[in-house]
Amino acid sequence: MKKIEPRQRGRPRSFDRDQVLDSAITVFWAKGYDGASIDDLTRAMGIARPSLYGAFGSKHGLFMAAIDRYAATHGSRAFRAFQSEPDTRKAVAAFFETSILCTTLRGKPRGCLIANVVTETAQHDASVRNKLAGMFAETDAAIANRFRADQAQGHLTDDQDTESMARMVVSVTHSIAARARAGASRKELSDVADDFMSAIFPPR
Amino acid sequence: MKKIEPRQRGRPRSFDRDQVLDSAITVFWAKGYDGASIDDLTRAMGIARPSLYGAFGSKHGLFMAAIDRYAATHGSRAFRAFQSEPDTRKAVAAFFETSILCTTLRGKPRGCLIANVVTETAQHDASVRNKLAGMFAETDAAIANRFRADQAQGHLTDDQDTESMARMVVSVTHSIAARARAGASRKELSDVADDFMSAIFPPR
DNA sequence: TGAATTTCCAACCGTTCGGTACAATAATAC
DNA sequence: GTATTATTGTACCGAACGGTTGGAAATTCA
Repeated sequence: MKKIEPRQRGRPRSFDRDQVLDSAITVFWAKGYDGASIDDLTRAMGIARPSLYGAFGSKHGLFMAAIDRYAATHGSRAFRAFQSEPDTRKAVAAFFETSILCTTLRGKPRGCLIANVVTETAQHDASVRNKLAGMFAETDAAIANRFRADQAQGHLTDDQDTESMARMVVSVTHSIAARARAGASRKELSDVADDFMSAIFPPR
Repeated sequence: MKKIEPRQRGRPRSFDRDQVLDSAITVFWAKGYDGASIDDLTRAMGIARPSLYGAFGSKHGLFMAAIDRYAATHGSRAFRAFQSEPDTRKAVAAFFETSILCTTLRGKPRGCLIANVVTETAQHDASVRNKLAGMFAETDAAIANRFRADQAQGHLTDDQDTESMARMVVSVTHSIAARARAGASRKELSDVADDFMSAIFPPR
């Protein structure tokens, strides 16, 4: 059953979906879901209201699409840095460093869209709550898996609790996101990360 | 210059300020600032709109009053538990335990009003931002002071970095608040707290 | 070239928002 | 009792909200 892809008919879209989505992300990130009005969004995205509704269906649909794109770009950067570093300790350090970078990008809102905005809308929106739970569980499990594999290869000692370590690593990013939003500097965030690097990987 | 307190004239207020404030706190806590409409608030508080505006001036004024009362009641419980426990390690454990309790109260919204709601409104409201910064700085300093005093009395060794410890303790509560809001159980939060108790106070 | 299809733009829809005007009510001051 | 002061409930205000309509514009298919 080959799905035939007919050539697109009608007037072509004058904007790039991912590009306007990036603009929408910034608005939601800065103002929250309720705080971002359709006018705010269309102004930032550079498109008119019916184009927004044509492409995303509703404000809620746009928000869900923005979450997905945020997770696929900014949100996963720290985790990708973590995965691509072979040494366990350095991987965690890279995870923290990248989290700090992503929550303090110049020209972008402070903190993390997921931690700061999505968790609020999740309170009274089941579809957002489900998506959020899925993302959290994925990250937790992936980090714990990495630690387990490191332990199997002898890079972590058997007495180290990999699940506990994974929980702590994720927890540190919660504080980084919270502090970043409250206005902490990169230096302050690095201090926090260093504190926990020493605590989680105590010098022998 | 004794301030003369004239007896109250005119029709007396039919509601207790702190009592209706507690109801307002719950609404803001659950729905956020933007998400809480005046109708939501007056319905929960059991008063009419003009009474709200008479007593608090505006939605913003009500929110500021709610923050103050939250900080004076729920928000400071964990810190009070921390201060009233003489043993350093037990004080931190009590701090975490009480944080977990306060962010998972039955019949109340999950998480912490300050961490979850105030930090968002602080983004685009200078008066809230200032209040928030003051509260954060107070807590950080008070915890670090306590550790310094403990160290001076020999309850902490000189090689322990009291500032770093204070930062970590506060950071853990950030994660507790974030996880609680995302729906974590008390057991899960206790696990996180235990992880960090072991990491911050390593068994000798 | 003309029919079909899709997007784009201006204007508009009903609803809900935060906030108020006004008159009735309930207390104190004289 | 009468004047004064403050709170109460109803009803309303303009503005902003999320979302839609209808026709002009731009493209493909025939």
